[in-house]
Amino acid sequence: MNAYDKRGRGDILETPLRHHLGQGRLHGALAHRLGVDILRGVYRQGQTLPNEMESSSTLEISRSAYREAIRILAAKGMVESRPKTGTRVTARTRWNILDPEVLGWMFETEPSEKFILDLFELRLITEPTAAAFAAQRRQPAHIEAMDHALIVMAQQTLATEAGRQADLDFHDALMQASGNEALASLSSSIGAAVTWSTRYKQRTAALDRDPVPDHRAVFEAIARGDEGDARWTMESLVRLALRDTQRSMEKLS
Amino acid sequence: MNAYDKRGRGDILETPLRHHLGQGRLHGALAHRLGVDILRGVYRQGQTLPNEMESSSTLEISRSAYREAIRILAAKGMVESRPKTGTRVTARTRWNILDPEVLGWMFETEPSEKFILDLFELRLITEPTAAAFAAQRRQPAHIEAMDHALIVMAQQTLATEAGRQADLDFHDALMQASGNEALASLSSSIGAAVTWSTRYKQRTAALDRDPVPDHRAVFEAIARGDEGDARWTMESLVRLALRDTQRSMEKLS
DNA sequence: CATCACCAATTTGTCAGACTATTAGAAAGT
DNA sequence: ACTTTCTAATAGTCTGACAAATTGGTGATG
Repeated sequence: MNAYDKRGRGDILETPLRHHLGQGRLHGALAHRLGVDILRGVYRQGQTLPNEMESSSTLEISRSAYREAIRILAAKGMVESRPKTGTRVTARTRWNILDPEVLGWMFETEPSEKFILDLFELRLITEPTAAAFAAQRRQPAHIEAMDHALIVMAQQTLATEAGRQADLDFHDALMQASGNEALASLSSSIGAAVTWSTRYKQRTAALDRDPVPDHRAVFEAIARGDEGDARWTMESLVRLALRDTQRSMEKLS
Repeated sequence: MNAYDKRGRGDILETPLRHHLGQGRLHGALAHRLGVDILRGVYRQGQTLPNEMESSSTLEISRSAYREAIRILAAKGMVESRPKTGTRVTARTRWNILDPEVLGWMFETEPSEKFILDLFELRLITEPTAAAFAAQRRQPAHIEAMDHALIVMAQQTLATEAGRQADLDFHDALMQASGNEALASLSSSIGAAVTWSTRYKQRTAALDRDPVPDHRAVFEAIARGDEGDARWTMESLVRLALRDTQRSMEKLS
């Protein structure tokens, strides 16, 4: 019997997986779920997952879908498959935690404060220099993108989805403007930290500093090509964000 | 007929893919090949690949193997599949070029000088600070790993595979010692830049500076917990490596 | 004429079941 | 004690079928 038949005829009994992550592709949903479980420590380093036959029958999905999910995880360095041995979780140091999707999974459940601070340190290291590079190498399209993002930020504030997206867009445009492809690809990782910190701040609702002036200062330094000022204003922007986030974390704990 | 039968009975006719990348898993080999082709620009941004039926029959592999290869590429942000539309190459800015595997594919064919310089800029931004952090946070295991790597480097020199590996091990141990998980996961990217620069230097054979003293200086600063000195020695190490690499590139062009 | 609802075709997504390749671990031989 | 050979378990591959999703057109309808 083909399992599609069941659904095609309007079945009521949906498996947990299909129900919980009904939207999207099945292999993607499964990769998501397994990824989160690994990050949470449900499956530990070196541990081997149930074999394909067992897993697919337990989850009530086909072996192919299961295998495609495993390929995704393997591509992100989280698992490793070998005949006879099975599929095992690799050492944590080999996981591509800066992969945008992995970061998303990480934030699915509340990440450790340590990790959030790690991400802020990364911002503190990379973003000021990226801003300095941007001041030297920015192009009209970048300027325009940043300018537009700032306008949206001012109109929408961080309370709306569009406003938060504009914040991300600003940082993304800045990283692109740095003219360094390797640096720019860290943009999504930076973005994760930004998203998380704003979420924290919103929850405590204590410190609602208007973010626009800080951002505008960075923007203007870059626009006029002032390398030193771009670095400095960006550094202080990140430091302020870090301090606010730390305070919010203290309040919540 | 089952294609495995052909091979099982000792066939002589191997398909190009199987022949060229005979070792390893088929899906991995195909992902490798497609990945390299995308990075080289054989398939451009926005371009759609031939559909699954056509591709798998052209390459003489099963649809499943082909699909698993595509899942790998998709996991690295390089392609995107949708029903009816097909599988298309995503915008370059969305590729995870810092993914170790992708970096490997990048170096499969000679990468652009621009990209190598980008990687060095990334090193210059991250490694000195990582060294400074390591000076504060290093643990006995890290010290030992770095010490051991240095000993091997001194014995083997960069002419041997073991020596080059020790160089990578040193930088990896250092990044781990930084105590920042996000930073540490950049280790493999850094490693790629290191590998590439030594390859350049070896080809020109012009400047064979002994790398051990530089590395030892960094090591000792970290071992005694001297944050400022760790940062400084590491910065000058990277600057020297960059200068040598640039000179080598000039000679070759 | 414009707009909206519906239909058809294309492509990926999923399924099922069979067979092969690989390899870790056990067993046998030296 | 060491090496070789076997065995069994597991991922890897293949095939062919059908389902779902999406695009783009086509026709009904205002």
